Amino acid sequence: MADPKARPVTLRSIADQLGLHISTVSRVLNGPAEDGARAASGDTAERIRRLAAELGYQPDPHGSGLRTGRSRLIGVLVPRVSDLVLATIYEGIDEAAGERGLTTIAANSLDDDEVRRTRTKMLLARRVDGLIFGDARLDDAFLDRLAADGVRFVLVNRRAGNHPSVTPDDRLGGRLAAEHLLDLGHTDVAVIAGPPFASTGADRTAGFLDHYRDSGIRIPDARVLHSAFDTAGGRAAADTLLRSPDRPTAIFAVNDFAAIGALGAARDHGLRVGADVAIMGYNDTPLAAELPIPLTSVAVPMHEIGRRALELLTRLLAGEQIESERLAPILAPRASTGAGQTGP
Amino acid sequence: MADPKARPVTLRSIADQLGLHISTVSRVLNGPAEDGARAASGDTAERIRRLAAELGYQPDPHGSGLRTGRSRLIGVLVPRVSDLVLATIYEGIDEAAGERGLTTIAANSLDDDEVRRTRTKMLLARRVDGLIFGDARLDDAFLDRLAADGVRFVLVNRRAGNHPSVTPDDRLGGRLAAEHLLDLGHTDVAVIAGPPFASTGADRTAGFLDHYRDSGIRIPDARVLHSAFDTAGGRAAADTLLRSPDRPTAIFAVNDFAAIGALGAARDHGLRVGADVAIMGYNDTPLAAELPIPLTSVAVPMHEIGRRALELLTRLLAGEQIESERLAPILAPRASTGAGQTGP
DNA sequence: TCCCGTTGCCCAAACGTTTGGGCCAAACGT
DNA sequence: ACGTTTGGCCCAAACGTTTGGGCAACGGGA
Repeated sequence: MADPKARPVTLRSIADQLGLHISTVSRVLNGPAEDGARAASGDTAERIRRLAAELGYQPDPHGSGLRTGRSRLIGVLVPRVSDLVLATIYEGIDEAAGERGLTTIAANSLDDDEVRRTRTKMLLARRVDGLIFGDARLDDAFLDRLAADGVRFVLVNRRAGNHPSVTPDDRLGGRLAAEHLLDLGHTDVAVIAGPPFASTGADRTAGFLDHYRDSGIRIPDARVLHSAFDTAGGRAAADTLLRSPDRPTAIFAVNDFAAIGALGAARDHGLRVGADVAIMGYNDTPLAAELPIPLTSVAVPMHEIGRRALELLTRLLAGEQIESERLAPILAPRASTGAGQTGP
Repeated sequence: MADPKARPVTLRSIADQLGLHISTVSRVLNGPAEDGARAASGDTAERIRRLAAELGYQPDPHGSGLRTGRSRLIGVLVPRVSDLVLATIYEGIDEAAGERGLTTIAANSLDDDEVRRTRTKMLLARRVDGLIFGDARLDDAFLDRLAADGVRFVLVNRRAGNHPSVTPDDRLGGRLAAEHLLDLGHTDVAVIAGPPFASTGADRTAGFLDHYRDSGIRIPDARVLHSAFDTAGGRAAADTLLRSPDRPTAIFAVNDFAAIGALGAARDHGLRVGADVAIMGYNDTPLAAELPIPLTSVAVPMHEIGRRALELLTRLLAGEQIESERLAPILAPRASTGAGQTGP
C-alpha cells in the first residue's frame, strides 16, 4: 500500500523523478481521453502512469478541491441511519457514489428542524458539492430556503413541494395494500398512518383510502391513526384500535416497524394474527419475511431508490435538466394477513 | 444562511473589509485562548468576530487541510450500515465526532476482504486523520499491515490482536446468558455462534461455555453451530438443531437477528417458544422487546461504545497512550426464555 | 535619555492541484 | 527554401489557509 515512512507522494515528486513538469504529470493522470494525447507522448504518458501506480499516487483532495472548488463530497441527511429503511437507501446512494468517485457523508437529523439546520450547515461547511435529503417534510420551508440560496440537492424517499425527488410510488403502494385486504374480504379496516408531515405515510394512506373509496367503501376518519414510524408507535396505535369492541378486522401500517408493534399489540389482546385480525406493513424489510408470523408487506426497491437519487443529483450537478422519479412497489403477501406464500 | 449570489466569504474578504491583514483575522478566529490576545486588540478582535459571524464565515476545509495536513475527517468502516447494531454504534461515533468538530465518513465492507481494502484505500485517499474499524477479524493481517504502515485506527465492537479497541465485554455477556439459562434449569443447551472470524461471536460463545463448564456441565461440540449473523443464518442453524429428536431445550444465539431466525424455525417445528424451547439473543436490539414474543437478550451499550471509540481515537491522534476498553453488558430477561418481565 | 519588553499588527511562504497560455522543434506543404 | 501547423512539453498563477518571523510604536524602568 504505502511505504512505511515515505514522504507523501505528490505530483511534484513524480514529476521530479521523471524529469518532467508537474503540469504534464497532472494532465496525463487526469484526462486520458481528450488531453491525454496533447499532454505528452504515448511513451512519456506510459512512464508517468507506471510510476504513479508504483508509488501508489492518490491526488490530494485538499489540493484539487482548493483549485477546482469542488470537493467530490455528497452530503446525505436522513432521520436516522439506524433506521433500516433509510440505511438501505443510503447504501444504494453510497454504492452509486463510489462508482463515480464520489464520497458520501451521512448525518442524522432525527426529524428535528433544529438538528437539520445545524447538520446541514456542517455539511455545507465541508463544502459538499450537493446534498440528498431523506427527511423532507410535506411543507418544508427549510428546503425552500435552501433551494433559493442556490444549494443543490435532491430528495429521497419522501417528497416535498416540487423539489426533485426519487421516491417509491406510495400512492400506488397504498392502493396495492387496499386491494389485497379487500380481496381477502376486509371491509372494516384501519390505517396506522405514521406522522402527518412525511409524504410516505400520507401518500400511502391516501392511496389506500382512494382504493376503498373507488370500491364504494368509505373508511371513517377515526380509522386513521397517526403515530411514530417505530415499533412503539405502532403498538400504541394498534392498542387503541383493538381495545374497542367494534375493532377493525384488518390493519394497514404504513411501515414495517409500526406493523411489528401492531403484531405485539394483537398478541397482547389475545388475537391470532392472520386469523382473528389481519395486519400488514410496508417496505418489506428483510425482517418481514423472517418473523415468526411472516408479515405481509409492500416491497419497495430501496437500494435502487438510493442509487437513482445519487444519479439524479449528479445530473443536477452537471447542469442537466432533471425530473423526479417514482419507483413501483410490489405486494408481498404473507401469513399475517392470512395469505399464503407468494407463488402459484 | 448564505446570501443568494454572494461570492464565497474568505479570510481575505473579511480582512479587506476591515482593512486588516488576513493573518490577523485567521489568528483571531482560531485560538481565542492563547493567541487571541497576541493577535489583535480586544476591540479589533471583536470587530473581526462580529463581521465573520454576520457574513457566516466558514473556513474552507480545502485551504486549511492543505496547509495543516489534517482533514478533520474520520473514516468508519463497518460490515453494513444497515445492520442495526453497527448503525447504532456509528451514531455514537458520529455524535461524539460532531461535538469535536470532526466529520465521519462511513463505508460498508460487507465483511469481505477485497472490499475492505478498496474502501480503506478510498478513505485514505480522502486523507482521513484516522479510522475506526467495526469489521475486525480475529486474525487480521490487513489491520496488522495497516498499523505497520503507520495508519492510525481503533477497533469497535470486534477486537483483533492487540490493536486498541472498544468492545462489549462479550465473555462476560456470554456468562450472563449461560447463568440465565442454567438458572431456568436448562442443561441441554445449544449455541448459534455466528461466523468464526468475529470476536463477538467467539467471545460470547466462549463465555457461555465457560460458565457451563464451571458449573460442571460440558456442552458437546455438536451443540455449537456457526452461522451468519442474520435472520436467515439463525433460522438455518436452529432448524438443524431442532429437527433432531434429542433437540436442546434452550438455544443461545449470539445476535438478536439470528435469534429471530431461530424463533421462526421453532415455530416451523410447532414448538412454543418460552415453553417448549427457550431462545435468547444478544445485543438487545430495540426490536427484541417489541416482538410478539419478547426476546430475552443481553443489552450492550452500543451507542456508548461508539462514543468511546471516537474518544479513544482522538486521544490516539493527539499522541496519547491509549488502552482498549470493555463495556459491561446487562441481561434483559423476557418471555422467549419463559422469564417474566424484568423487575423485582 | 536610553534600553527593553510588550502590544498589535503585517509579510511571506508553503501546502498540492489545475489550467490558460506559452515556446521550441520537428514535420509538412508548396 | 520558407511559412505554417502540430506535437510535446514547460511556466506561472491561483485557490484559502496557517504560521514563524518580522517591525514599528508605545510604555515603563533605570
